[in-house]
Amino acid sequence: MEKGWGLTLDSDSLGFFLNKQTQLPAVLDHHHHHHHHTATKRPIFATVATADQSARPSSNMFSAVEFNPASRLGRRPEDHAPPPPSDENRMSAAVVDFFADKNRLVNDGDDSKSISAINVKKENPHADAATGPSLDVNTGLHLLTANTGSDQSTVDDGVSSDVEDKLNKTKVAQLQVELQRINAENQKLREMLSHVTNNYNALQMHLMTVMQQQQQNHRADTTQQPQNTNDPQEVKHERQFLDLGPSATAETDDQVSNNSSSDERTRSATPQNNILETASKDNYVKYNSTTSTTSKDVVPFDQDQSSIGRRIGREESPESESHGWAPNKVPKLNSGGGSKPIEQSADATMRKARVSVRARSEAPMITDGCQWRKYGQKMAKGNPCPRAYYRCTMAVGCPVRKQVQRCAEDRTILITTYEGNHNHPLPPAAMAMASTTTAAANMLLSGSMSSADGLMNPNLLARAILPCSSSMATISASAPFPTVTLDLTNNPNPLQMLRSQPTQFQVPLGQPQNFGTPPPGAPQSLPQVFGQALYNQSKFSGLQLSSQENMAGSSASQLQLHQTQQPSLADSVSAATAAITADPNFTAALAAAISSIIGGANPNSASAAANANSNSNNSNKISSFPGN
DNA sequence: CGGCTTTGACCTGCGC
DNA sequence: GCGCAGGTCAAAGCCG
Repeated sequence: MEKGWGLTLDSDSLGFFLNKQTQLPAVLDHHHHHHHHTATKRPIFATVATADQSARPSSNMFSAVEFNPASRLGRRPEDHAPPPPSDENRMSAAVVDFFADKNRLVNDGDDSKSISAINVKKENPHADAATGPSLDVNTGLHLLTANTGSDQSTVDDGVSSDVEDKLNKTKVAQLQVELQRINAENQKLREMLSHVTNNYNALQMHLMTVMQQQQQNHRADTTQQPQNTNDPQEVKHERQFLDLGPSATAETDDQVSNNSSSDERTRSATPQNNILETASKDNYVKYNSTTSTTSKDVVPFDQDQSSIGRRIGREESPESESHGWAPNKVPKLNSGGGSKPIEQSADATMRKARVSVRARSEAPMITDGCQWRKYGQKMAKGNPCPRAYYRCTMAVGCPVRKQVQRCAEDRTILITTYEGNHNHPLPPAAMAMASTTTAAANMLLSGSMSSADGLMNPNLLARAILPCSSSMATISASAPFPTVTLDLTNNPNPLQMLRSQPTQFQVPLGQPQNFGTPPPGAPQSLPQVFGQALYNQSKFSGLQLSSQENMAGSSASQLQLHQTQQPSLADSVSAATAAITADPNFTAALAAAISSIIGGANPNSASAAANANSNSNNSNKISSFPGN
């Protein structure tokens, strides 16, 4: 059980570590991402770009696109027009060093290819050798010992181009072999790192769960009837806490089920739910015990989709039915037989935690890396803008749903509310957000507890990351709608604040206090990192994050450098956040990841809940798309 | 033709 | 019990 719990946590901690896993590959295997944030990745390949610059003008023999992973970046003139500060290059080297010097070797190898090709073409290797970049790169080209001689002979003997081609092909083949070997080794290192970090996160989550259980037990002890309290509100609250943990993330889910008495969990009451949970556990175990079979664009998260689909059917995903988006469907399922009134009512009122993301966007719907299918749209009371309902279609039976609605007060603000846990691999764009959303989920856990019992065990990640979410992170722990609202508008609407539920409280958005110890001279705090991510994202998604613009100068490579220096929890988050920085679909991915870890947010608390004036009927008329 | 959107109908919870 | 509001379903239509 413990093992299973840890495994599930592993999958959850994907949010952090899949970032690591995906980010570097995403850079090395540049062809996976169509939307690159060059500002983020540029430093990594600064040295490479320099070499390419010298090579490109004369070399068409070896396509940079084919061999140089950084070609997409290095090709940009603005990236290397002025020789970048040496610090940046050094930084990139350090970044590459994070996993292994092999990476640098790979990059150098790419450079070498171009350079050597140029040398052959120009038949003037000495001239190239005289150049700074060539010298720098060639120093690391001991891989090409066989080619060195061939180059020399080529120049000296004036061999025909055919011979040169053969020689170069040989070099290329050698480099490719070396590259493959290095990539494999790098992959192993990354997996190891991911595993270690996952375990760390699992322990942390486990600790949280234990503390929650202790808290609950303490509360139960205070009452005469621990299991059957007469206070419905109390029941509701406890269930909320219980489910918050599990539902916060897939791994937490299993974790609680494994560590705590599962009989207290309402959603495991029905056989179907049990089957589902079992399936979920199996899937998590499978993920941890097997290597990814998914494409490189998909985070390795092996889920037996087919089995799930067979069990739950298309529309009867356990998440949505038992504790998913639509609470009103719960009684439907449980309506069969003599159900337990208390648990049923608790299920009816207890709703999964949600995460809402408020962001300024002109787009009808922010891109979050997931595929959604619209299944409904309604006019919400108090908001002239219709609310659209989407369902994740990346996998059959994925219970994740989201609502998209524009803020009534500010139409430029798009409120995206997520709920449910993805049962399928998430694209890096979404997984990059998982780290932040993990923090949101943890924060929600802490917040919900703190709302009732005082701040207990404030989560480090949450406190570290949520403050980064620009302007505001609001938690509404009021039953039955535990909610985390991430306000990325950086312009908290006073009206919204006034509309906040009484039990809502603002999370202090200051500097993280318990978030590891940044290295001396750390250039960026996590809020800064997050701000950078927001800034970067704003460039792509049109989000208006004006206050984050001062973060434009921050460098993701710096963050990774920290990671290499201090592999701690803080570094993990830092790396994850750095990965977020590289994600052009930041905001949406954030929300998607949030949904993957905890249930989404309460859109009502974010926008329209407190609108007292009801100027809309309940008709299903669709006047306009919520994004318009 | 498959996937997606549209949209009226339907279901459920809740307040009065 | 009734009406309201939120959420979902599913047939029809659209689109690439």
